Amino acid sequence: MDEYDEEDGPLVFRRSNGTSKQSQLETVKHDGKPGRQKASVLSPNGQYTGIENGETEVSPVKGPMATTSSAEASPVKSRVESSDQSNQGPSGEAAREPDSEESDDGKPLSARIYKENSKKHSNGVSTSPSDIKHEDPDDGIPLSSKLMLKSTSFTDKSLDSNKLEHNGSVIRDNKLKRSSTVLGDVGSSVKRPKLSDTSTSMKSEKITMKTEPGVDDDDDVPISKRMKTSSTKPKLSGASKPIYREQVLLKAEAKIEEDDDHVPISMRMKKSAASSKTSASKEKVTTVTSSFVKKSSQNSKKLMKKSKYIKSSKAPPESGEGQKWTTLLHNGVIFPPPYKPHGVKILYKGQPMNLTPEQEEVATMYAAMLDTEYMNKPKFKENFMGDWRKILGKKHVIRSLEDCNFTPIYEWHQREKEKKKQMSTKEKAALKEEKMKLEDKYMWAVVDGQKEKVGNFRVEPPGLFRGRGEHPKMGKLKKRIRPSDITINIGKDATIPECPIPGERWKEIRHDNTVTWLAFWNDPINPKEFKYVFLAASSSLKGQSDMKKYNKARELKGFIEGIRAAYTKDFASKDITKRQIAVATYLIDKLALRAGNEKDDDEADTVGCCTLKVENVEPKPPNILMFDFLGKDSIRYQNEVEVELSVYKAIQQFRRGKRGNDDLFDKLDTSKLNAHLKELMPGLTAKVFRTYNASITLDEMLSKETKEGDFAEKIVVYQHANKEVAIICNHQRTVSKSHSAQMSKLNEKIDELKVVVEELESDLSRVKKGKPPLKSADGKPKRNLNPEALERKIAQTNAKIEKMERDKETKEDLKTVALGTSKINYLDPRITIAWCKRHEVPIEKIFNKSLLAKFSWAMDEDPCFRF
DNA sequence: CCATCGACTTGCAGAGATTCCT
DNA sequence: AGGAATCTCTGCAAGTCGATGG
Repeated sequence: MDEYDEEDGPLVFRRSNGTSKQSQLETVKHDGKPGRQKASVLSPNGQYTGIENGETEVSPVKGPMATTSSAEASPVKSRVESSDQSNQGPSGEAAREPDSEESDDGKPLSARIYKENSKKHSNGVSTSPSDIKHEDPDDGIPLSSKLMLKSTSFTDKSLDSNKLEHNGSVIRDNKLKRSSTVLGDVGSSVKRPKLSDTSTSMKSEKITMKTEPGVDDDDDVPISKRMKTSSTKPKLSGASKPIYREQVLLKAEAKIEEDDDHVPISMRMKKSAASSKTSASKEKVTTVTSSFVKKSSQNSKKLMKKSKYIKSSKAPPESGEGQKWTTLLHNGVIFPPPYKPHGVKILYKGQPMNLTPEQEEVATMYAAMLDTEYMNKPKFKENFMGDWRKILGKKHVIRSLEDCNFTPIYEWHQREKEKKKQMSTKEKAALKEEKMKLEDKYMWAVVDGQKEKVGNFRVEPPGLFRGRGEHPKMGKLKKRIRPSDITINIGKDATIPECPIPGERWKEIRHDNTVTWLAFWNDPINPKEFKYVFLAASSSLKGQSDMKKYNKARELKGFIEGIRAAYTKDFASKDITKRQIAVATYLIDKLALRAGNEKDDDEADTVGCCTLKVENVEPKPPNILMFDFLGKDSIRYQNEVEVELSVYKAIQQFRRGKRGNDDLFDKLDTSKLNAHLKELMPGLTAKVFRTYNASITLDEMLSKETKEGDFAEKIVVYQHANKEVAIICNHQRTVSKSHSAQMSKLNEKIDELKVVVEELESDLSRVKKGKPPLKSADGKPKRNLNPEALERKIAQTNAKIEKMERDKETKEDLKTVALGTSKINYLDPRITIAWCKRHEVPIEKIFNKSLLAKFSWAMDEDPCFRF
């Protein structure tokens, strides 16, 4: 099965790191990071426009509307550019560029996707509004994915959108026949034994909270039962890595299973079923990820036959309403070490200052942030100073931050960091080992007899609050959390964890089995809020609710047609509340906006759908809406969308007589909206649309675009679909500091290769004329190659150049797109798993170790699964 | 109905680990 | 071997949404 060798098939997709979130409102965040200076600029009409300043553009062609990713796809341009409104494609979305700068960089992701799609419809394929009505028979397909549907498939070899332009029309007719492949109830089966049913409760008696790392004992049995094997080929870490139990096990197993590593899942499944012997020996070497393949074999079979796993995502049968667990054991939380004073003094008006350890600790927090963007935020400094002065005391000489010089501490801190970096591998390993020992016992909980990983067992250390965007509380001191701040939740019969700090005690012990948290404390910044300790994502409890979420989203598929019909009807309702609900639902469906809860004044000023302000949505005739607002995490959402005329008119009317800062949907909030959605489908809320649209887009793109070919090509298809989803959801990342350097490096290399080609060509013509090749640059004579060899070399080099050009484009294209978030939170893993099985793509090419663990509940999904 | 509480999911950045390239 | 590029994992902030109680 060498074709799946790790070594080959370098993914075409290369991640570039981000540093510059050009689509964030630069005017808001003066964070001047190197990558960020491509500020969004307020254009004359008050629009923010992302303008890339000085970044080398990569597009070979720069038509006014050319994007980096599809610079050559031009036929569409004419349609798009003159009117500044590009048709979004079949579903009626329209993206237009606020400015016709040469790249997409300043554009919202969502605009980019539309644009790309519209490009795909080039060659005169109609994407006029008439052809993108909602009544479109595609109903049931999310608007956003209709785009995809109709957008063309791209050729296997490339992600380049500029290769897409030629086949736009065909796809239109290839309406999805989704239902045809949907399996009856595959979706609802969970294969992993869940919670406390007979087997596990039986087990639980044996389980104790062992703390010795890696000791293989009964602790592992439940796990190995449900996760028999690893199908993963984890990129195993070196010995220096913190090795906690699972990793140890993974390693061991990776060895054992090596042969499987490159075997397609589908094959492995057979294999595993056939070889229960081997897995018996593996029983002890369990891994987090193992449920994928072999679960169906041997003892898990036993377990499952007896309905060992839960069919629905409901709580275990014996549990009452809302019961989450029956027995729960854990060891509480671990605290950060106490502060160690360093004695380095800050200067106040040039004079060294003596500070108490407490004062010094806070000063050090600040000093460590001297090289961050927070230093440019007056609010940060003000808040910091306010809290620090409380610790300095009223009469302290230090009064003004301006007169403080933290450089000595800053430099000390840098030196410490450097020291750490310079440590030998051995020293580092030793340090890790030690930390491991200390933490091992906190790492695990036992829930209904199943050993599960705990997510965040470390109590947050004190520090300065780093709010995102323009958070009013940035810079405030986040005080140290003590045991007396912490409430523990644990099983009634469990031993109460010992308080790790001598002489102190927990605030409270609860035995609440209707919740999943193991501990919580009040957020020191906002005491009304809580910080919880939960189980890790790989836990059964989390897995169940994850599955529930995706099943809910799938359920929406059956309702979406009706829902769309309903809101379309209500666009013109006499009842203004109804109309607002309809339009809001439309936006949530079409643009995957978040619900938008109300926010307090002491939070950053961001919005979602229900909290959109008048100024966030500018109508532009004839039927374009220009969105521009800061969403979650103060990420800028900027998009121009062609909407149905009735929506356009409704928005205009909602805006009438209001000021810019007034609520666009004044009759609406999330609870009303969700209450309405629940009438349309049980359990439906706004966020379900995001999951639905993301997952169905992936499903459809995968099924449409996957071609025959090696798995590397298929992975490119996957990345492409993943990217579209990320764009729909507006998942962004900052551009890495080194991005432009990397790009120019790539360019240089390409240029070099081009020179090589030229040389080869001249040699070739000389050789053909019977002359010897010219001497090379260093003056040495070249080997006298025959014409065939030269031609081969030329072809090779050209291929290399092409590949690099593609890499470059992909890199540029993805520099602001974060693929991970959707993979973790929005894409039903069963889509991916089934697709991998169908196409013999090793799942570990798509899911890393933690995702494999997180999605263990989905691993033996039927290959026919469709979302 | 509304405000607040409470629990849980989603999201980005940065640190650390691993792989790639020379 | 060593540094850069890339990937993974952790940390913790910031959302969503149901429940509660007045």
